[in-house]
Formats: sequence, structure tokens, C-alpha cells
Amino acid sequence: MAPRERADAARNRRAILLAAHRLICENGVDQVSMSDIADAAGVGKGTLFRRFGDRAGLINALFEQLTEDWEPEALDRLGDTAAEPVDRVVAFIAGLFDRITVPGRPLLRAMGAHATPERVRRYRIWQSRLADVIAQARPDLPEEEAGFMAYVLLTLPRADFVDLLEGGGMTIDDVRTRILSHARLTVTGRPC
Amino acid sequence: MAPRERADAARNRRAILLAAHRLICENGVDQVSMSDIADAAGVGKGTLFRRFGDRAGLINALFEQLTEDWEPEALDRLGDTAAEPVDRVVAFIAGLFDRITVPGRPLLRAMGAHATPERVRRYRIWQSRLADVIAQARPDLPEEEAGFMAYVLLTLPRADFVDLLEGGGMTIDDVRTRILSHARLTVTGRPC
DNA sequence: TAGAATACGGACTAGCGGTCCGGTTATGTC
DNA sequence: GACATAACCGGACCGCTAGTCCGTATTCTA
Repeated sequence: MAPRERADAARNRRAILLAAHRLICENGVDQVSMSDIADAAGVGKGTLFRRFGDRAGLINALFEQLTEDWEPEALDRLGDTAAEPVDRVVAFIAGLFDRITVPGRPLLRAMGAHATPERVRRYRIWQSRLADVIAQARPDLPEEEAGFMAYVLLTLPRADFVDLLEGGGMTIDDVRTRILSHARLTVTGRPC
Repeated sequence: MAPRERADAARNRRAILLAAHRLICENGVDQVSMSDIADAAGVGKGTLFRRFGDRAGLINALFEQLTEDWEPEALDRLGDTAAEPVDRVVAFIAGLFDRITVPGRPLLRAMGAHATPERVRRYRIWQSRLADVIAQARPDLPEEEAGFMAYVLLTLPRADFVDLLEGGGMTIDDVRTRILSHARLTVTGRPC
């Protein structure tokens, strides 16, 4: 078993995550260097790199932090057979949008390009769980079709896609509404 | 009027584009430095940067080169009322997939993150033309709904999306088939 | 062919991600 | 409470990159 994390190490880890999050939100993820983050956190670069390995590791840790208190509950609700399957699917996408895409946009913006194995793994879990529920909603569909739908629905609440839509004149609420109604339409196969 | 491009300048421009394309295909876009490209093209770095401004400018020029002999014809066919609207939409997405996504994947992979204004402009033209044709296919739909559908269809033949699907075990032909049948389903509103 | 305009190219700069190691500090033990 | 030790700290340092600059060479025009 790994020994308990030393108090100073834990304190610095928190300071780094906090500073990184703040700087990225203020300046955009690729206007922030690792030295900036170390300085703002009041630690040396060595500390930062030892803790998180490299830049991708730090970004990944920020992503973990963003998802960790949403994901378990969201997956539970997705599997909760008390509600209609289609409603569960739409609610999952809504939660993803509200809890991850919107608050994490400055962070997520540059992440698509450098998807780490860890994030791809998590993404696939979501896809697979969604596919199950879509298959429940649409027993008429071939299995792979449900799987593909899950991929499509998950690709809508992407930071760069939302950016594009906003740049085209939609408000963030318009974007949310459109994505969700498109999701419902896709799953049910008929207009809402 | 701008004076004619000098012969040596034209020769070097071609050499640079050729070398850049080759190196990126061989090594992946972010394993290739600007110096690598200059060396491979047999020119100095100054020449490369004067011609293309910066890295984004060069990538952009490669993208232009990729699209320039597909786009005009594709837009013509998209507007050709001899065919059914839905077939035109699907054909456009198919062309985008076959002529841009697949051959340009090594190039396109890292482009999502750094979308230049020029590329966004072109993307919006495609979206707007697609939206028109979708509206013809589905006069029952509100106009903004057709516009959103166009955005969704255009986001499917993305390099990173195709990569993800391939990583999930699909062949490139599976991916193509799924994207096109999803496009048809989305536009018609009923299973194929 | 001469002169002007333009392009060439490689040495140079600033700043980045990432490493390393001598000094420091928290922690468990007696 | 004092000591031994393992873990942690931080900033100097390295290799490399995108991008600049300017003296020199080439092309175009008349």
C-alpha cells in the first residue's frame, strides 16, 4: 500500500490545481505556461512536474476534478429504470452539457486534439452505457446503430462545437435547447 | 493589382507545400517542425515564414490545397435541383468524407483546436448551403432546425471522430456507411 | 545590360516543456 | 523530544521550437 501523502505535498497539489484552473479560465489554455502555473501556485516547476508528470497529466487531472462529482451520479441515473429510457438519455446529455461542457469550456477547448488514453477510456464507458439505454428505447434498432447514435450524441456537447454555434449567433441557451431536442429526435426517431 | 509572383518564389512555394504534406503524412502533424519542413523543401526558414506567415498559415494553405478542386464541384452538385434534396445532402457528406476527411486525416487531426477564421468562414458556407437543401427536403421543419441539422451532419466527418470510431473497432468503411446512413436518417426523419 | 525590386537563407532571440540534484522538511520510532 | 530517513522542494539548467532580421543573391523590366 502506498504511504499516506505528506501534508505539504497535498497542500501543493491543491494549490497547483487551483492556480491552473484560474489561469486557464482567465487566459485560455494555450496562453498559460507550466511556469506561469507553478509561479501562481507558489511552487517550483519541479514540484509541478513531479506531481503531474507533464502538461497532459495536469490537464487530465483538471478534467478528472471536473467530472468526478458528476459522473457517478449521472451514470446511476442513466441506469435507473424508473424513468423512460429516452428521458434518461436526454438527461445524461443535459447533465454533460451543464456540468462539464459549460463550466469546463476554457479547459476543454484545447483538449480534443490531445485526447489521452485515460479520457478516451472514460469516453468509451459513457458511450457504452448510453448505447445500452438507447437500445432499450429502440429495440427495433440493430445494436451497432444504437452504439453509433451514442457516439453522435456524445459529440454534440463539445467545446469547439458549442463555440462554433455561438459564433454563428446562437446564445448558449439556444445551443442547449437545440442539442437536447436533436438528441430526443435522434433517439425517438420522430419530431418532438 | 499585385505584381506577378517571381519564378523562384513560385517554385519555392510549391516545394514547401509538397515537403510539408509529405512530412506530415509520414510523421504526424505535431512531429514536424517548421525547420524540418524548410530543410526538406531545400529553402531557409526565412523563406517559409515570409511566404506563409506562421505555422497556422502554412497548415491553412495545405487545407486550401486539399479542398480547392473538390469544393466548387461539390457545391454545384449540392445545388443541382435535378436530384432529390436528401440525396444531394448525403452525396455532399460522402464527398467531404472521401475527398477531405480520409486523405487529409494526418493534416486535419490537429486542426480542430486551432480553427483559423478562414477555415471557419468556409465551414459556414458549407453549413449555410447544406441548410438550404435540408430545408427543401423538409419544408415541415423550422428554419433553425434545418440549420442545426447541417451543423450536426458537418461535424460527423471529423478526423478525430473517425479516429475514435476506428479505435472502437470499426473499419473505415463501417464508419463511412454509418455516417451516411445516419445523415439520411437525420434528414428524412425515418429509418432507411 | 543596368538598375530596382523582390526574394533568399541561416544565424539569432525569446520562451517553452521538461529534467536534475543539493538542500529542506515532514513523519515514524525510540 | 530527538533522531534517522524517506519524501519533497525549487530553481538553475537543457534541448528544442516558432518566429525575426538583414546582408546577399536572383529575377524582372525597360
